[in-house]
Amino acid sequence: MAHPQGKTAKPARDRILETASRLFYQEGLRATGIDRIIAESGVAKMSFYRHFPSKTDLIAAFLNARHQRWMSWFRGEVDRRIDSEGRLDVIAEVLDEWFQQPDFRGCAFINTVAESGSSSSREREIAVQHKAELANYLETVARRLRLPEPVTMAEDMMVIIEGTIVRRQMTGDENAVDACRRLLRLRQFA
Amino acid sequence: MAHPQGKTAKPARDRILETASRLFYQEGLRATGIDRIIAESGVAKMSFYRHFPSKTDLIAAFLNARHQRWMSWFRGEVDRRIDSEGRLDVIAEVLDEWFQQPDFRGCAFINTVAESGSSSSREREIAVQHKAELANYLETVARRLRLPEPVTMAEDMMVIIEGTIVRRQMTGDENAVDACRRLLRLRQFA
DNA sequence: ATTGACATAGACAGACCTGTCTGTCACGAT
DNA sequence: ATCGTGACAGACAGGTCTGTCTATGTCAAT
Repeated sequence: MAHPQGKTAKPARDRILETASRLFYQEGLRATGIDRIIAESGVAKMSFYRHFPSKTDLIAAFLNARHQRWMSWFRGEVDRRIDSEGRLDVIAEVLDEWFQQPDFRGCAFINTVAESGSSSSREREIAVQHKAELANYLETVARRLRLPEPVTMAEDMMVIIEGTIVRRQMTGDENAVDACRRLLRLRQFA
Repeated sequence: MAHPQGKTAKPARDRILETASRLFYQEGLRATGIDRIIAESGVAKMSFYRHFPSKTDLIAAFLNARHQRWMSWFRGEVDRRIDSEGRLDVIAEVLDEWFQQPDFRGCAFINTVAESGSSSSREREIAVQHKAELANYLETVARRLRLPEPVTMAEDMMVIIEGTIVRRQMTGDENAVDACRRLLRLRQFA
């Protein structure tokens, strides 16, 4: 049987992207070789290169997909709580939910930039764009709550959020999110 | 002439470590090959492997050296200003000095953890240890200023500092340090 | 039934990676 | 003067990386 997946299996492209997403996030971009992605997604090499002309293209697809997924999840969770509570520190609870996932290994976009060298690259630009969109969303949240200087507020929130993510990734500390909650509360009601 | 460096040149080990420090920080650990370090430090391959039995050992030596250098620089700068000013936000000025360096590419230890996979590694442990020492120092600063709950204060400062570093690395924004200053001031005098 | 689109399996090239090995040279101490 | 030490230069092995190529198999539409 040349098709061990059968005719009802997921399309090859989806299997590749799922495997790549898992490995890229878990092990890093450079540490993950094409061969392993091909082997674990059960696909032929030529099928891979038909869907993704190069590893760079696969990385870009991974980052774009993750951006979409993560942003809509985050917005959904925050939107759901922010209006009833009216407090910015619900963001700490949302982050905590994320941190609880057993495969949590920090922010894929921070990790991407950390892994990229000093020269500019496509990955880097996608990561920077992701952070810009996040900051932009936080600004709309600040506006919705009628907070003064929403742009400045969003910038401060970005520092708090990214700091919390990195801190949690490095220390694995269960209550890294407490500092986040304190700071957000302080910033809103100072 | 087999010794183009002459008899007064720096020892081979120092040249290796200097070159490695530059390349590891600038390009990343995985992206930097042994061959390039050997070529750019003008050393023979066997000389390299005499001083550093493996690439892992060189990475550990780089991280340890950087930890020493950075920590003593940071402590010196902060200590010099904190007592006369009595305000935590002098840390923002110290960070800003660091950010001004043209080769700034974030925190080497954050980058190391971001590059390391999910499995534990020697590099990872050194990086975590570095952050623990930094948090510990910040706690002593808080105590010196007679601030309440110095441990909690240090934890909050870590979130602010790491967030600022990452933010500056990703956006290159000149006034990333403004948010840092605001948050530190707020946290101290809230 | 034949063709075309798409999948698999796997060999292969060429680059790069870490680490080992041989051989040569300079220099200081005995 | 010889010998040990450390540095140099560079070949080499064995593995991994990305990307190309050939050969084969399956299935749907014509």
